[in-house]
Amino acid sequence: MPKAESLPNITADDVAAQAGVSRWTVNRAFKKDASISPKTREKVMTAAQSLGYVPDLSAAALASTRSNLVALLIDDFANPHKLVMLEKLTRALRSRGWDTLLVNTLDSDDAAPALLNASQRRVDATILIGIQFDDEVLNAAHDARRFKKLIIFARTSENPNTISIAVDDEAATREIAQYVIRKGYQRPLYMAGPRTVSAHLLRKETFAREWKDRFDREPECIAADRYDPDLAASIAHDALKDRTAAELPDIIVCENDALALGVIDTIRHRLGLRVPQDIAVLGFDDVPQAAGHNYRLTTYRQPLTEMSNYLVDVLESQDDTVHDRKFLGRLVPRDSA
Amino acid sequence: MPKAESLPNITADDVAAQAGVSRWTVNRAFKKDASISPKTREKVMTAAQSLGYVPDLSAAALASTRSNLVALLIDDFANPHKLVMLEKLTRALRSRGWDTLLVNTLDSDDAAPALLNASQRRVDATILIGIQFDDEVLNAAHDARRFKKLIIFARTSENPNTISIAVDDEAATREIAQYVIRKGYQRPLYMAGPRTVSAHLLRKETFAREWKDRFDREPECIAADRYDPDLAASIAHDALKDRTAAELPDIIVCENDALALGVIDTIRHRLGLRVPQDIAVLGFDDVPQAAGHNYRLTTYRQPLTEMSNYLVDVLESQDDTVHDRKFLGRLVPRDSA
DNA sequence: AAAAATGTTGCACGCGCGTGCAAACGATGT
DNA sequence: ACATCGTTTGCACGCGCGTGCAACATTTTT
Repeated sequence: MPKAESLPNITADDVAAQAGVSRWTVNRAFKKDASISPKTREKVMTAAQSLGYVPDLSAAALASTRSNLVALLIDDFANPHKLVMLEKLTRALRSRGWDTLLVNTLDSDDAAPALLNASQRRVDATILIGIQFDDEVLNAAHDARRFKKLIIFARTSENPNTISIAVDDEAATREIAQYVIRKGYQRPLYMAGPRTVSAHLLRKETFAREWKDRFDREPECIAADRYDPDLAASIAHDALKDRTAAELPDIIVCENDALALGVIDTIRHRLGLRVPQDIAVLGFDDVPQAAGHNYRLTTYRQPLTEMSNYLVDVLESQDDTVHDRKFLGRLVPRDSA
Repeated sequence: MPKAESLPNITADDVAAQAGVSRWTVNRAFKKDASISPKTREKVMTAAQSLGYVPDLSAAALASTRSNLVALLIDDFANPHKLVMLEKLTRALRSRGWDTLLVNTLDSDDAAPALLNASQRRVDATILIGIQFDDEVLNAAHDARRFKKLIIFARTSENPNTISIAVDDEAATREIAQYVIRKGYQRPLYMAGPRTVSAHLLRKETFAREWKDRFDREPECIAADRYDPDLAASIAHDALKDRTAAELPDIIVCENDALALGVIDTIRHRLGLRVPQDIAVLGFDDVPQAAGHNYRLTTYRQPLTEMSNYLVDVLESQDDTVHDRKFLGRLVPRDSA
């Protein structure tokens, strides 16, 4: 039976009275690099402890220009990789003193309202890890000036108003293409994801270019407009069900693991074929299931921990230099290709 | 190149000046059931729009006793069901005007600090969807009085200081047990999850009781201390690898899908057996992958949308009556059992 | 021992909005 | 036209803490 009774909050004033110092000294005691003598700090901390006082970050945010709060906007919950990203991001953020406001972008028209919603809480930065943020929305957000930093995480963006922290898609895809070529695959099928953000065709285009450079022909391509295993399964099925063995690809290169997992399921359970003997599959992200005994998916691992830590570095930096950065991951060969 | 320049914020005062009314009228215009005439409201809204004004929720939280913010504490990111829960919860919350502070409980000792962290943002409620919250932590949090409402979501809790919104574990497990019995399985193996919270042995105990009532013997049990498919896979493998066919269970009933998926992988790929012909598997939660062609997992679906909406009802209710509520889900029979 | 340098503490003001009440307004009835 | 009632608007005060500077205490230097 939780009570809603509003007993008076304990404020810094209460602690100040008990410790025999001024309120400002109390707040100093809680500030990392404040100028305060060790003994008064300890005196204050003891008093605070006995009263159960903790600084009110909400009031702190109002009084200063910093809130130590970031908004995290996300929309595609079907992609299991998102859970990993949420874990890595919130871990890096919280362990360095940042709180996270999670905003679910409810549908395709909700991007702008979601962005606005975040701004109403005085966030210091807005992190986008969804797919529905196009240039129009981004620019509008930037023009409104309500956003100190707009960070696109794990996705390349060429929008000059944003900071993009992602793997180097070109380098990664080149590595993947080289791997496919080296392993002697002849008839690749590339499965792309949603193309909401222009720059995200990068992977598909890079793969196509590499392939063409080598064999002087375009690889076949199909696309799913969501990173959803079930959707990928259906699309792959539609594309392949009526083909003869000779018409089938020998490898399906997927823009990410969410697609690859669905594709593997379709190959095995709807087409009745084997992976990788009949059709090999290659992914991107290295989701937890990729390593499991069922999929053993060959994929490309992003350095998410490193990327998350860099993101916090960006948050804590003051200067206005562009903070875009591309990371290198690594190909993880398993059994699927 | 996002600028950090702090141009003056647009406040209600600015809008008031432009609309020719007082600041208070401006804020009234943005409040749902405020006493304000339609025409002044429109006048204010027009002015607000032209200036790009939106109320500052951070200041509103400070001034009033409500923040329209809830903290969501989570720790077990290995369980894919958590992503579904995050989606349903944030959707219900945001579509009804609530913001979500996502707090990653970093490790087992971090539960109390995480709770404290949330309280510093003046949240109106704290929702627990992790596993590391034992009675000690819960009671300490409640005693500190910093939490208006402590809600345990999708997990039964008998702690009187919390509000538990969950499926009726007993009814659900009874239904599962009856299904297993009806289908003629003889040698079930029950795989339990972590037992951090006392009440969560409910499923295992209920299953054991039902089985004993029918056959007068205890079913065999094993346990994983995290809801992690990989861990479940290892534990199942260790438990079964040296058995003869006659010693193997004919069905493995798992406390949830996270375990069930790992168990299926082990049965197929490490033991070389078939599901369900050699060993059947039953889960709980109905994660997205359970429906896919690979697993076709028979499982029990929780009414998460309904539960999420009820949670918001609880947030919006004023009275102090206990709001615990148990929901009924339904068994979804597929091919795995 | 005095002066200068350094370290430490106190304070006025404001961040943007909510609360509760009082004043002003408009409509209704006699 | 006047009193009455309900509706709409305005306002003083406070929520808890940061900022920047001034005052004070302590240490170091000469």
